[in-house]
Amino acid sequence: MNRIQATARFQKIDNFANLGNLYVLLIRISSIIILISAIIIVRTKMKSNATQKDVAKMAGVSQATVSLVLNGAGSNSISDTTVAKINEAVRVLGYLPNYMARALRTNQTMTLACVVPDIMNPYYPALIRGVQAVAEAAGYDVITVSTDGQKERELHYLKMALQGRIDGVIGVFFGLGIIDLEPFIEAGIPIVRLEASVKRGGPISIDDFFVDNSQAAEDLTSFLISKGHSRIAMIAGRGGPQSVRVDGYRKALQSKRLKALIQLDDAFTEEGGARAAVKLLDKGEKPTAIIAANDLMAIGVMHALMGRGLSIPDEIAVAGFDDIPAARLVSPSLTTVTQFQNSLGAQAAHALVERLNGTAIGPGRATQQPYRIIERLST
Amino acid sequence: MNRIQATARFQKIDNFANLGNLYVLLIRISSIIILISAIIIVRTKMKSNATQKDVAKMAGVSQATVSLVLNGAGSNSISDTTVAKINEAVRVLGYLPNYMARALRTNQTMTLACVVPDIMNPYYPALIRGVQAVAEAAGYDVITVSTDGQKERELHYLKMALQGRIDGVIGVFFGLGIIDLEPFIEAGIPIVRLEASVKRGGPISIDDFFVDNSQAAEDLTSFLISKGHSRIAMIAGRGGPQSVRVDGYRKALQSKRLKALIQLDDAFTEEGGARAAVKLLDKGEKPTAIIAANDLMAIGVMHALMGRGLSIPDEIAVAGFDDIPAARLVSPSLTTVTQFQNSLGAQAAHALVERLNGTAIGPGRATQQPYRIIERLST
DNA sequence: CTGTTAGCGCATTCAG
DNA sequence: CTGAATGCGCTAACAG
Repeated sequence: MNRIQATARFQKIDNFANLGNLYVLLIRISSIIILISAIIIVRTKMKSNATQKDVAKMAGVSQATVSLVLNGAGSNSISDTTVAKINEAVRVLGYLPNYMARALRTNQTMTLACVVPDIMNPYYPALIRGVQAVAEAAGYDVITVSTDGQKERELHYLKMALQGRIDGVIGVFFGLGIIDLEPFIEAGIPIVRLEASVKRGGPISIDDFFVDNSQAAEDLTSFLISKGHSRIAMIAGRGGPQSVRVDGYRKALQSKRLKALIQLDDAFTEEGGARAAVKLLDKGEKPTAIIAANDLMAIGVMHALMGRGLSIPDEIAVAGFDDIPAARLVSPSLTTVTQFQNSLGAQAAHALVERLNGTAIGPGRATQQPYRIIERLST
Repeated sequence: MNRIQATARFQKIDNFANLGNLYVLLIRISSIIILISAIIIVRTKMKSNATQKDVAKMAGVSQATVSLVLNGAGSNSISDTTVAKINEAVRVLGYLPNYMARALRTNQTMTLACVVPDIMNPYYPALIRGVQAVAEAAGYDVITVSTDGQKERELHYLKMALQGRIDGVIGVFFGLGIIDLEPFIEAGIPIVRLEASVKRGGPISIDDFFVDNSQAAEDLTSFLISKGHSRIAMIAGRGGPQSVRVDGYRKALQSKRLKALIQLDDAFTEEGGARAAVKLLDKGEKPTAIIAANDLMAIGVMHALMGRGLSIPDEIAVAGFDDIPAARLVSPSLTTVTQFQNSLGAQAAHALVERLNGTAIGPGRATQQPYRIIERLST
């Protein structure tokens, strides 16, 4: 078509212009040729690995025999010479099994998904690390994904399992409830959840690992009371594990007949914490201690207080949750509650692997995990 | 066999004992039966998704037609009624394409690997986030992996590509050089590297994104000199981008004829930084400013100095590299050099996607990325 | 002990 | 416009 147009024009225009046209034409053609050849080169190079067939040919045996030897199945039933020949061929050819073909056949991918709300939140890397350690030891690879706590994205990654891309899921789900998860379990996808409040095992075989955040908050509050504080405020975001922590805080105060003083903010970030603290102070409230629903917010609170020239912990003590790495690094260092994320991740992975290899069957198990208050200089 | 043994014993022993044996036998048999049935249940549930064949059957067309419709290929060449019937069947059956089968056929996984030394190091999450954003927009999923900077593990993930598990790799490689990487490029695996020193594009089509860390260190040092410091020490770990930064520091001092004062430690962590700082002080050196090769070490230095009762920045100023989240949070907040990790990751992902879809071909491109000194209260 | 056979689910010619 | 046929690379019976 291009060429026809060009030819048509060719006949109408004078020689000089023709030269220009010809030039343009040549450029076009040659660029197309370059593109095509490049594509050919790329295609030619693409993933050109030796297959079992190649190995079989070189070793002078059938492809099936190669498969048998490589999978070690019936290892006693194949002659040493054959095995040797095959191994040699594998070595020479640099044979690597094609993952997709194997997965298609066996219906196993040997990979797990670790679904977290936000990889940028310093709480999660430690968790992920724990998962990876156990999973890899069991021969599974881990793919880590951030969902921003959006239900839609959480579902996306669960669907990957349904498409046969992953064998199981470990997740911190903000948007999805057990009702949403059930279809996946029904379809045979093992799921392990990490939760922030007490769970009981149910008929659906989802395993839960939970930290009793309500109790933790209660303990932390009681700890502050025991240090002599009586006006203790709480600052929290909305959603996630925050509300559970607020509940615990409330309980502790009630049992001592102290008044709750709660300031919420939309974001559970440093900025959110600072904002809430300012709002609290501006209301004329003058607590002697502030508990923030996570460390990020607690650090924000600290900054806000320092900005007002208030000394920590002398005038106002501050405590948080999560024991993120920065908690140790701020000044004064932050009193907080650790959930042993690393171990939590490891246990979750362990449970998932058990489901996967059939060691564990039956209804869902709920396992409580420990927490601990870490007292530092901010209280 | 078990049964035969039991039967044999049955004849020898008195009735009472026999009862016991029988009991054991029954227990064994029943437990085996339970196990088997459980396995059957599990197997039955396993990934039982509708296939194109099912859809075809329901829609009364052939599997090939289903594939055509679903892939939108020749969308104009299929009757609307057929398309409608197929879509309806897809909906009813909840059909999801089998990822493995598709990947096997097309030789594409639409998955990228993002290989970093340590996901726990706060420098990387932002990078990963950048990669994920771009990759997902282009239809790729990202699998993130930590290598601990070990050559062996870096290779492991590269081999995943050779096995057809991933289409391309974005990586921060500590152990692997271009020589190690070349075979993978030869095999058609696009690789994008993130580097800490100046690179030039080479014949091998590996794309490099680098930040000139030497220049950054030189600038940071000059910045301190301009603030009136003349006795500036540097604390660094061994390996990684650290040595490049030391070089830049040296250069800046030389140009002003100032003496370099370097204290190394094996670990580029907070502890390493604190250790090095103590060693420096114990030597009787009294610098007016200390540059640490990364923020983690810088924070360690700050702690060590505070431990000695030295005030920051009045007696000794401190600066670091990376702008990890904690840099902003410590007191005094830490002056550091940001590398815009998020954007760095995004660009790298963009380049990889270009290679993948053939938009970019030819030799490796090296692209310089910006950095910026962020002045805070520690200097 | 080894080879033959039969798909896994899908994309893609090639005929009708 | 649609269906039949083929094969990606591999595993797993099943025969010899």
